[in-house]
Order: sequence, then structure tokens, then C-alpha cells
Amino acid sequence: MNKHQIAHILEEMADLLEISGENPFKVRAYQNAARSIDSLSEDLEELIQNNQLIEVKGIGKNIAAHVQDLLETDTFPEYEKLKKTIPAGLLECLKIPGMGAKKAKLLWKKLGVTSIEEVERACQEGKVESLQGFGKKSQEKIFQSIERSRKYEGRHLFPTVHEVAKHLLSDLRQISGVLRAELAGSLRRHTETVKDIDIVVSSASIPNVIKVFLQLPQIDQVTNKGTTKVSVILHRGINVDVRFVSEKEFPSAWHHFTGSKAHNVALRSRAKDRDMKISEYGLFHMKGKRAVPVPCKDEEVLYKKLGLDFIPPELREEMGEIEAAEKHELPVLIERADLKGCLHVHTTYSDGRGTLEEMALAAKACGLSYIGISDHSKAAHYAGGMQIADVRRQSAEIDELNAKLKGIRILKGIEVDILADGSLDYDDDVLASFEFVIASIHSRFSLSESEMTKRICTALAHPLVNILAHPTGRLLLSREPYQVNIPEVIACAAEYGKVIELNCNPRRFEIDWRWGPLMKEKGVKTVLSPDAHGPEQIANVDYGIGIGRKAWFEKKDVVNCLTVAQLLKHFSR
DNA sequence: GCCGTTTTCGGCCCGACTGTTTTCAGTCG
Ligand SMILES: Nc1nc2c(ncn2[C@H]2C[C@H](O)[C@@H](COP(=O)(O)OP(=O)(O)OP(=O)(O)O)O2)c(=O)[nH]1
Ligand SMILES: [Mg+2]
Ligand SMILES: [Mg+2]
Ligand SMILES: [Zn+2]
Repeated sequence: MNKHQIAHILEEMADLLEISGENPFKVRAYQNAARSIDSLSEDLEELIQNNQLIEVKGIGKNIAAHVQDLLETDTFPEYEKLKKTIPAGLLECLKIPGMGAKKAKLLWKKLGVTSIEEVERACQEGKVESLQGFGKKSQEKIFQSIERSRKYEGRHLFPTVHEVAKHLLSDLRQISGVLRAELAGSLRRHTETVKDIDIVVSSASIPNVIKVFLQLPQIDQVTNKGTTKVSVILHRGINVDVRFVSEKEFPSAWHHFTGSKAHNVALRSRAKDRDMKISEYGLFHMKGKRAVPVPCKDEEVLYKKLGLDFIPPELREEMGEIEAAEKHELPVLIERADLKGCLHVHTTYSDGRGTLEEMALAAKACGLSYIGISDHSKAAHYAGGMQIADVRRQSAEIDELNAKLKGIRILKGIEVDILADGSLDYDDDVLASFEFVIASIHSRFSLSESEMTKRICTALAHPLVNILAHPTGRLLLSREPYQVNIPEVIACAAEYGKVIELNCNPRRFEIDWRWGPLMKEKGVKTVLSPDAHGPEQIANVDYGIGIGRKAWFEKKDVVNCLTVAQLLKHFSR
């Protein structure tokens, strides 16, 4: 069982405890522990072996024992016991928006329903409205909520939502009476996938602005509407939360709505320790029961009043950023302007849509001064992998283009398949003809974790390999990562001085940003790669920057911030 | 269940919205 599966069981345990009526803080303890395990940037088994699991924040003696049980036996006694008393289908019901543990339990106890379908039927048959605490309206609301969540549930890729959000934001800014409107939530924090669009708006005439906003043509339905916030669903099937505040409240509201939740909670408890209070309305000094406002003209001041350096939104995940801000040890995060070139680009020589020249010009248009071409190798039939003769032809064409083109240097590279045994898809003499070699896996995904790890480490040990690309093969929202021990791969990359890619294709966005701090600790560098299969995809790096920042990467950690001469030297070529 | 140089007990972020209630519980962000 891997840590994500373990985190999932702990989440489930929290739900079971909540339904069973346990102390809410105990429920939260399990939720916190799940979050900690999920975002752990160390190897779980190693932590357990060294008895260091209880040192992880949010994990104490009890949950540590459960985690060890889960790792060894895929379950733990308390979990089994609770599962026997609560039907599995009831947990699914908690996914219905508006349906929490209390309501689900009541429906189960009074009506015997144990699945979403049964809740739906109970609503249709009018059995819900007569229950204590329910009524006609809430019955109808539950029914609607089920229908809606079937249609609109789930997360989205970042760029899809970001495009929609930008348009919505500019429409909002044109509404008369709107002073400021900004993106918040996971979009502002640049998470790899997002659930909804969160926006904060300031205005002196909120009721009117809300009225006009709700008339925007892209809105399909309104799901919530109060005096300070509204929730809608767009025709595109994307949920939107908008919070309306006064201009004075804007900084704290923006901060609140940016999150993450865990970051907010940690910061608020820090404020409390200092006799202060944070809410979306501002920072306050507590004088007994009285809350005296502490004016904060922007987020920087807010952090400062709490004794912290400004924390960039991408880092606000409660993953060590508050401790670092206190010690003035936050990284100076990479910015788009730091990128001097890009590697990992496909052309018509394999499965790309752009010619060499088109891709080179696209990179130049993005302000880059070099572009590293890396088409697929011969084993990649699925992607028109290059035969040796193709490699020769491409090399000659690159020479011609480099003589002809100004302001962009084309580097000769390859994305060579790592075969099942860890060997590479070309002989060394062919590999030696490139200026850089990217190695990656495109076949035989279902090896065991140890086999896969060994396979990758064998490839990394090859002296001609420079970069490991997309190290888990995940496709966000569609394909699970293959099993591989990332801490071992990072250790191996450190040993051989190899680079691990941050693939900026929005469906990949990996190596996962959560491993960034471990890579930095081990001295492993990364490269922000577009993995472009067409000229417009060079711009993938624009979105990748946000993920790179989430990974705590600085300019010095990213090899395509080097000049072409420095880069080739880094690769010893 | 977790946590702690103010504490090993007694806290655990804080507020909006909805529908039900007759003053608030449940759910969510
Ligand atoms: N203080 C506090 N803030 C919260 C809480 N829940 C959510 N928030 C704030 C921080 C979140 O980033 C923000 C938006 O909530 P969302 O549910 O949309 O989550 P977020 O955008 O972070 O991620 P997601 O939408 O899932 O991609 O609201 C909470 O329980 N307490
Ligand atoms: Mg959100
Ligand atoms: Mg939201
Ligand atoms: Zn690839």
C-alpha cells in the first residue's frame, strides 16, 4: 500500500468516525494525518524503519501505529471494526454537496438508505421531507445536488480553468462599481488540478454588482446566493465562487480566499497564540473580548505583523513555508524571465506536429535563446520513433538551421526509451552523437515498484544520460502513476549528478512539486520542459513556472536558466 | 487523536449560507 492509498484510508476513517458521532477534533486529527501522509516528501517505509513517523506533524502514537499496520496488512483493527457497523455506500453519500455526516446518518437510520441511488429514490418518493430537521425544500435540494454532482463533479486541468477564469475576471472588472477583482484559491496557488474558480471582488456597491454579475451570459445556474458571496456553475461545467468585500477588506479577504485551508488554519492559530485574530475581514488584536483592527494594506504587512516574511501564494500549502518564513529562509522562487531556453521538444521527425524550423522559431518568439530537440527513439513505434538514419538526417538539418537562424540555437538531443531491463534504446555510439540525452519510460508500465525503481536507476547510471523525464508517467485525471520509489530515484540522480525533469505538459506536471524540497536537499537539479508536440506548446513552460515555484525551485535549481554554454558544460559536452 | 519553552490538560480557525427552528444546527469555503 502506498502513501496515497494510506492517506485515503485515513480519510475514510475520519468519515466513519464522524458518522459514528465521534469527537469532531478526533475526526480532524485523522483528516490532518491523511493530509500529512499524502504530502510527505520522504519515503514512508524509511520513516517507519527509523521510528521517525511520529515526528511528522499531525501524526502521533496511535495514528503512527495505524499507518504501520496499513503498510504491512492493508488495514488496521479500529478501521475494520467501524467498517462493520457502517455501510460502505454511506461514505459515497458524503460526496453529495450539502450532505454531511449528520444528515447521511439520519437518512440511513430512519430510511435505511445506504447509497446515492437510494437517497435519490427516497427524495423522489417524498420520504425525506417528513424527517425531523428536513423539509420540502431540503429534499428537493438534495435531489438537485445529486443530479448536479453527476454532471459537474470533479477536478479540472489547470490551463482549462485558468483560461475560463481570465475571461470571467475581465468581464467582472468591467462591471460598474467593481474596484478590484482577483483570482484566489487553487488557481492563485497554481495547483496542478483545480476544483473550481475562486474570485474576490471589492466594491462599494456590492448588491448591485452581484445583480449584474449574475446576469453574465456564461452563467448556467446559481447554486448559492448571499449578501457577500455567490456560487454559480458556468455553461462550461465549471463551478465558480465569488466573494464580495469592501475595498478596505480586500487584502485580508484575498488572503483568506487564496488559502490553502491548511495554511489559513495554521496562520490563524499562530495569530491566536499572539492574542490576535485573523478572519477574512482583517487582522485584529484581541483586547479581552474586543477585537481591535490592525490595519494591513496588503498581504506583506499581514505576514509581517505575524512575524513572517511574505509567503508567495504557490507555497501556501502548510508544508513548511510558515517555519521558513519565520526564519527568513524562504527561497527566492524562479520566475518566467529566468528561463533562457528549453529542452524536450518533439518535431515531425517523430510525433510532433511542427518542423524543426517551426519549433525553433516558436521558442524564439517565447523569448528563449536555445531549444533542445528530443524526438522519440526507435522503440517508440507508437510515436514514430527515429531510426538511426533519421537521427543522421535530423542532425544535418539542425546544422543547416543553426547556420541560417539568428537569435536561437538548436541543440541536438533525444528522448530515448528506457527498455524494460533499464538499458537504453540506442547504442552508446549513437547516444554519444547528441548534445544531451533525455531518458524516459513509455512502455511496460506495470512492473513492481522495486523493479521499476531499479530499471530507472540503471538508466540514470548510464554515463550518457543527462535527464530523467516524467518520472512516474502519470496523466492527471486519467492515468495513475506507475509504481516507483521516488526518494530512491532522487538519491540515485544525486549520486550520478543527473537532472530530473519537471514536465510542463499540463496533463503531466511532474516530477510532482511535492518532491521539490527533497530534490533541493539532495542537490538534484531540474529542468522545466515544454514536452512540446506543436509550436504553440512551447508556451507550456509558462504554466510550468507556477508548478516549479510550488516545488520551491529557485533559478539555481533549474538547468534551463543556464546559458547554452553553461548548460553544455553542465552536461560535460 | 494531536500538541506543547507560558501548558502533559485542555485547547483545537473563523465566518457565510441554508433551511429549519423559534434561536440554531449542519455544511461548506
Ligand atoms: N479559514 C478557512 N479558510 C478556508 C476553509 N476552507 C476553504 N478556505 C479558503 C481557503 C481556500 O483556498 C479557499 C477556497 O476554497 P476551495 O474549496 O475552493 O479550495 P481551493 O481553491 O484551495 O482548492 P480546490 O478548489 O479544491 O482546487 O477558501 C476553512 O475551513 N477555513
Ligand atoms: Mg477552489
Ligand atoms: Mg471554492
Ligand atoms: Zn515522453
